[in-house]
Amino acid sequence: MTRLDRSSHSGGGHAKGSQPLNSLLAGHRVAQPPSAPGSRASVQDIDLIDILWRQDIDLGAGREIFDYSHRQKEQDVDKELQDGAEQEDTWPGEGAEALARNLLVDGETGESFPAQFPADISSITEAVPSESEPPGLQNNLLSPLLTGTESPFDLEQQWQDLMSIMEMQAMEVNTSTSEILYNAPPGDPLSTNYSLAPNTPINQNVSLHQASLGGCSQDFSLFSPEVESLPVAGSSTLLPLAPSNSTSLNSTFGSTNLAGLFFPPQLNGTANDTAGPELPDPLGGLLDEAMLDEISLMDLAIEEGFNPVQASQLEEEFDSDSGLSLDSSHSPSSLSSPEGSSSSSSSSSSSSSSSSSASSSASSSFSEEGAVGYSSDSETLDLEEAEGAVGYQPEYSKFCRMSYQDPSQLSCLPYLEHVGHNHTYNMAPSALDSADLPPPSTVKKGSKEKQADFLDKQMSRDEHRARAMKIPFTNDKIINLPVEEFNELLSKYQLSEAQLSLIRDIRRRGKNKMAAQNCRKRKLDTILNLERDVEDLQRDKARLLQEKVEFLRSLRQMKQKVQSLYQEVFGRLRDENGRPYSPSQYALQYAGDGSVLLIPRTLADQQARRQERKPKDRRK
DNA sequence: AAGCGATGTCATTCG
DNA sequence: TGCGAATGACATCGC
Repeated sequence: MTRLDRSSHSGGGHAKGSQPLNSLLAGHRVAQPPSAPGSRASVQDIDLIDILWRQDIDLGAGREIFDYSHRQKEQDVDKELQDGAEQEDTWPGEGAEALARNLLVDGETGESFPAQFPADISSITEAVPSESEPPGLQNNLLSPLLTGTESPFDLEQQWQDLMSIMEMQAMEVNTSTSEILYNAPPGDPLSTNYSLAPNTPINQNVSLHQASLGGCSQDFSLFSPEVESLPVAGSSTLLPLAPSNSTSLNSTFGSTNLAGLFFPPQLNGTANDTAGPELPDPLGGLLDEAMLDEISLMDLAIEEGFNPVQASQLEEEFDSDSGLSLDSSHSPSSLSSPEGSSSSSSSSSSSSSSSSSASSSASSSFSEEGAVGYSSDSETLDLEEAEGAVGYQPEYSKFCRMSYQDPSQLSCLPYLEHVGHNHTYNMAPSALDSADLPPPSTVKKGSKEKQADFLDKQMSRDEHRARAMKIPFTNDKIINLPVEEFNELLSKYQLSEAQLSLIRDIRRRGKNKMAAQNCRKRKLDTILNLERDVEDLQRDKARLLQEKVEFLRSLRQMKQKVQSLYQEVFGRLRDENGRPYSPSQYALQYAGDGSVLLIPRTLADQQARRQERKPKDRRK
């Protein structure tokens, strides 16, 4: 089958410039009959037999005869074809009768054609407390900062996401945010180029610097007394600066004490260092534990004396440990990535729409421009008219392959694919005619013959059939004319039932062929658009993660400010005798009502530890 | 020779 | 009811 198909088109010719070749072929068939006179049926004879055979079908044989062969196992078809091949061997000695026996049934279409060739088969945003906040609620000093931060449970996962995304996006997402984030001078939040929300809490922090003892309560109210999930045992508040040992403090101060958090290095001295493991992270109690997980290194830097250099070094460690590729994310277009993303989205959608519109326009242009490869001898005029489209050129094939990428070129597809495609697995009469030559081993093909081969290969099966049936108009017309015009065209000619049947089949197949092409293009379009969507979403995710990093950085800066504020406040506190309180014995705690309490250090530590456990318990 | 993408074709569904 | 579009499935080709 395979070999047969290939060979069947090896001698045919068609399409642009094929007219002489057609003549040549016709001449070969008619004007140059085989050596045995009368032993070779002319094309007319073949067609007549074919038509008669088809009329038999039309008169009662029914389509199932087609279908019979169509549904044959390939072996059956092969067998049949081989039979035809065997008969073909005797062809020269027999007449039209033998030719009639050589009729093959198209294995796919059920249409007949003469077999003439051997079948060789192959929250940070809450930093400013709401004034409506109910007083008396005691809270972490910085807990408001943490409201809105996500659950610690998935932070780790999100960091992993971040790392992976950043790595993934390293090549394509140009980010400046990280540069801003990590290269900005520490402690100079205002110098950062934030254009996003992080500005807000940072700017608010400015007021923290204005905190003074006298106004500390008020100033601390900058921190939202918003209650997290901490139990509020009562509204009782300790008197400010009351060095009480009352156990009620435990319940009263469900929140973290400031001392454990903000032990100023200069006040706490070495105690901070030694007590580091025991005492809560100076800021940790203020933060959600998960937040600590994320910025623990930064905190450490802060904890160890607010050395900006160390802090930045630690940040770098943090960065590298977290797998963030700063280099890759430093590129300045990070902030534009959303734009790029959106533009990409829009472009993708526009491209898809354009391609689809191009597709539709291509479809709509079929009937106008489409010129299928077939043209009968009587359609010389048509051929000339449509010559440009009819002619097959290899470039056209490439062009059409590219046309998918370039939807604007899509309009070339319908007829060109038509012409250019080379599904030659079914024999066609003309091809068989041309193939009905002395064995290749004995005759060298001339260049014209090769060209005929090439051109004939471009002819579709239906074109061959149409030619064999002497359909008086082009397949293009058959396929692409509107129904009315098509019927009009049919009425202009007196066509046999066989011809009409073939024409209908050609039309059906041709339409379906284009439909299949369009369908496949749409499918590819859909896939490409989905791929673009995935890329866009990945970019968005990376951008959001970067924003998150910025927020964390902003939070860290706020912590620094709170810490310095704590130091300032604590350092100004004096007892009755006018002596400063020892940071190792006392700590400040922020109450929800805005007041600041001085509590014993031990109590503060207890509360800090309790505070630490809560998230862990919650996590369990 | 097997795998794979491209293409044509058929059958079927749907508007 | 006929027609055409859309699409899944299959076959075939060509690499």
